[in-house]
Formats: sequence, structure tokens, C-alpha cells
Amino acid sequence: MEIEKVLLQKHQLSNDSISQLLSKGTIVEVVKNETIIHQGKTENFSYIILQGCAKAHLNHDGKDINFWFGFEGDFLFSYNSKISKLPGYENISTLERCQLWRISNDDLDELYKCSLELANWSRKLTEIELVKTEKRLIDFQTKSAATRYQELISKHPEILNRISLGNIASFLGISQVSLSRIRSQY
Amino acid sequence: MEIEKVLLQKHQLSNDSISQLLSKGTIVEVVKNETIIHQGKTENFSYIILQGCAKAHLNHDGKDINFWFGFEGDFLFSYNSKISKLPGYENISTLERCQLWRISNDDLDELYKCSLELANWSRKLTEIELVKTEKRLIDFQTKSAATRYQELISKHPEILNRISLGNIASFLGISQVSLSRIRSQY
DNA sequence: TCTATTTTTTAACCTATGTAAAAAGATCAA
DNA sequence: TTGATCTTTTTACATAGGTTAAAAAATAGA
Repeated sequence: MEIEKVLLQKHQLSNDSISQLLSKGTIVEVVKNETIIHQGKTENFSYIILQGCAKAHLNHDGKDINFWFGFEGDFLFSYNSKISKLPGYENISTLERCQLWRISNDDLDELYKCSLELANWSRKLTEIELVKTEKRLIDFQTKSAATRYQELISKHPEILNRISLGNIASFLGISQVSLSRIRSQY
Repeated sequence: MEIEKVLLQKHQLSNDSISQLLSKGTIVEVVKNETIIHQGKTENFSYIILQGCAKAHLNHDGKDINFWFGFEGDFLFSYNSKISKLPGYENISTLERCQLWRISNDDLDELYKCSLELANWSRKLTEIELVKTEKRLIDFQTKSAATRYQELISKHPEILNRISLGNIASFLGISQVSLSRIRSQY
């Protein structure tokens, strides 16, 4: 994907603002199964996925829990670390060989401090992400694991080809055995 | 609570920006059990709770599901409706007699369009809310209902005095009978 | 205070999901 | 192709939480 298109796909942005962002960022290549944001560290970079996919995950009682998947065009922030400037609670790791656009959080902050348009652009993207997260939370409160699985693959069928069932089960909040049982019923 | 203090409790804000916000807002009183934001409607106002408490909830298969509680100092937006300008999926209702500070979403948008400081202030508040929501989501993925209940009341013991157990059970994503069972074990 | 209403608990039974271990299938390097 | 490794499914059993109905307790009005 082209970085210029990704930047304005969720909210409009002037050519001038796009240039400002582009001047601060670089493209990096990352191999499969590489952790680019680390639990317990204060992260200095944010990313956009141009090619490949990734997951946000954390360790809980020895289990690896996935709580976010990202694909081409998705933004990849350690929000917690970015906001608090404290160590984040999440890891972000590639699930395929990835091409990423990278920008430092300091540069981002600087741009937001100077550009009204970029500050509002970021505000909008964060609001959209908040609604997505809230909807997923409500799904956990209201729907069975079987329903969550069916809705996930009907909305994002490509997930089945790109992400292992073990990773999907963790994302759905169930064991891999349960997911296998659910799948066997249809 | 004083509205001036609430505005800067989560992120700093100049006196000038506070004045701009205050000039657009008014204080309203709302009786107990009144729904101020309606599922299926496009909402024109956002609120801050000065006194009282409220819940965000929606109807799912005939059940009333709570997914947010707000107390003094909390901000009360229909994010979904505000972002998309489409009908929201949530109701927000008072749980006590409330004193609210109210501002129209159009006025807010106008202020964000003109004020760099206010745009960044809103961005920060949204980021904080996003992290809170993400953490609650991770709790659903990783913790039992009993653990979620214990953590909720140890972090917010006042909830037990102000919100009925039926409402708390719904917020925890379990039936009231299950919550009662959990409570009886300690 | 007394009654009506609402909230909370208890009991009995049912279902979804967890755990552990083994089997089956897929992938990949040599 | 073969063995090594990783992923997925299956089986057997355990447990958390759901449902329904009823009892008990708390609360609000008159």
C-alpha cells in the first residue's frame, strides 16, 4: 500500500500535512515473528502497516493473549506508552514479513503541537479506534464465543488464511480447544 | 464539582481555552433514571458530570447491558454518534439526580477546528479513554468474573453504595444470579 | 408503621468453556 | 522422501456461569 493513501483513508488531510508527516517518517522492513514494541518498555516509535500483518499481545499468567490484529493500512501505536510516557503493557509483533512506515513519537507530538489539522486528524483516528474497541468490548459482554468467531470470519475472512487458529482463539478470549470445538459444529 | 477544575483534571488547559469552553456550555439538572442520550438517535450534546452518576447501556436480545459507569468529573459522550454523525448504539441514563454541564457537539467541533490547544486537549482525553477501554477489554479476555468483580470494588468501592448489584452484574458481563453467587463466596 | 415494590439471594439443573493428554495433519529443512 | 517441529483436532473430565423460579431482604410510598 502507498503511505500517502493510508494517511487519508480514515480522515481527510491536506497535501501539506501529508508532506509534513512524510518528511519525518521512514520505511522499514521487518521479518516474520519479530517483536517491534515491547511490554515493559517506553516505546519511541509508532508505525503504519504497508504490507503484512501484526498482533498486539501480552503475557498473562504464562499465557500469550492477543488483543489486536493489524493489516495493511492499520496504525500501530503503543497507546498506553505514548500517552503516559511510561512502560506499555503490550507487545506488538509481526505475523508475516512486514513493510512498515515508522515515525518517532517525539516527532508526532511536535507535529500535533504545531498543526491544527494534524492534531484534529489524530483526534479523529483515536476516536474511531475507541469506538472499535468499545464495540469489541460490548461483543465480549453480550455474545458467545461461537458468535464472536462467526462474526469475525464473516467480516474478515482473510484472517483465516493469514493468522493461525491458536492466535485467533486467544483474540476471541477462548482456548484453542474451544475454538476447534466451535469450528467442528458448522 | 466545579466545572473549571474538571476541565483540566486529565490534561492541562489555559484559562483562555477554559473560558472558550465555558462560554458555550450550560449547567442542567436531570432527575434520576432519565435517559439523556438515546440509542438510535443522532445526539447533539456532550456532557460532563458535576454531581451524580450515570451509565451507558444498550438493549441486546431484550437484555439491558451496561458497558460504562460515570461519576463526578467524568465526560459523557456518545462517541459513536459524535464521530460518525450517525445514530449511536448506546443509551446514557442517570442513576442518581445529576447536575451536568452540557455543550453542543457542533460548538465542540467549532472549537476544535479553531483552537490547537483544545484539539490536542480532546485528543489526549480520547487517548486516555481508549486505554481505559482497551484495559477493560483485556480484563474480559484474561480474568474470571469473580476477579473482575473484586478488582472493580477494590478500585471503586463507592460503586457498591451507589449502583445496584443488578447494574454491576450487567457491567461485569454476567447475570445477577452469578454475581450473587460470587459475592456469597467471600 | 404498613404495604407494595424492588432488589438480592438461594436452589436446582443445564450448557459453554477450561485443562490435559494424545492423535492427526501440515510444514519445512535436509 | 524422511524426520522434526508446529498446528489443529479429538477425547474425557472438571468448572464457571447461565436459566428459571421462588424465597428473603431491603426500600419506598402512603
